[in-house]
Amino acid sequence: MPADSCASTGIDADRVAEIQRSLPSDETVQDLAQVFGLLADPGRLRLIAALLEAGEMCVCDLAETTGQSMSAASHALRLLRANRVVRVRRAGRMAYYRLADSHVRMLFDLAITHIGHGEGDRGDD
Amino acid sequence: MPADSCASTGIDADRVAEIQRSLPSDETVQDLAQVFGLLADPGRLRLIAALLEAGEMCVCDLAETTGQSMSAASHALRLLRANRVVRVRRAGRMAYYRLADSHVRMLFDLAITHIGHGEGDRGDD
DNA sequence: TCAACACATGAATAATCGTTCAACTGTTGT
DNA sequence: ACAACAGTTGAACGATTATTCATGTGTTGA
Repeated sequence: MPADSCASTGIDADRVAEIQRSLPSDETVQDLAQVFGLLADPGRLRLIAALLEAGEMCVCDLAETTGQSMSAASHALRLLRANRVVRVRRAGRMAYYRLADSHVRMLFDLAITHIGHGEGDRGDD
Repeated sequence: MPADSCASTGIDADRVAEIQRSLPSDETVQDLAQVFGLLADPGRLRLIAALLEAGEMCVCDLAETTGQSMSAASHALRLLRANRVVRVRRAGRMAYYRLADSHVRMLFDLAITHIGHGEGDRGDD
């Protein structure tokens, strides 16, 4: 349940309303969350990274490369497929996956280059 | 458990090993997943969007603006704080949050501009 | 000193997500 | 027709995650 604006403070209602208006729509926020969610898993990230490098690979090799079971890889690819991040090409009993032309590709690249790795200290907690 | 390379296919072991070498390290993949995970929630996305617009806001107004309880907002901000996405400035009993200078800001902007909203059809499933 | 306030937090519950297992589809070669 | 294979899938289980509730901390003003 949404809280009321701060009772005694002066800095509230108008500003809140103004900023609220500038926020992306519910639908946009949902979509963003979903896209980011796709990238929030190591297994899926590795699949994407592998495809980024390889161009095209079959499920079995993808599984091996990314260190997961074929079942896990298949489930992951299914998700990525449903969200148009990857595309399949079927040939006989093989299924070759490649990255679809999508923003995810860019997000991944941007993230990986910008996390140069200034790691090591934490804010608090 | 990792699967063996495809038994009969010729396109396996060498290529797999080569691409495996080009994959980001385990640690990098973990970090990436975590950052994307932070952005994979509507509540947190709205907080970030609000701060992107407002520059600085107190928790109460943030909660109101983003449509969540103060407790939920506080928990979310705590997470973002721990991951150096936001920073606090305390003044009396108020806590003013702002975005920390981080890649998340860029990821958000890039994602929001590149999901122009060519939505409407799904791959399969 | 007391009460209202802004915020933080731990614990519990509910919801979501990933992994595995077992079974199933369709293909290839014998 | 049969067996081995590449891949898919559903259901079940375990783990992670979000949300709520109740309480706690420190601050302000009467």
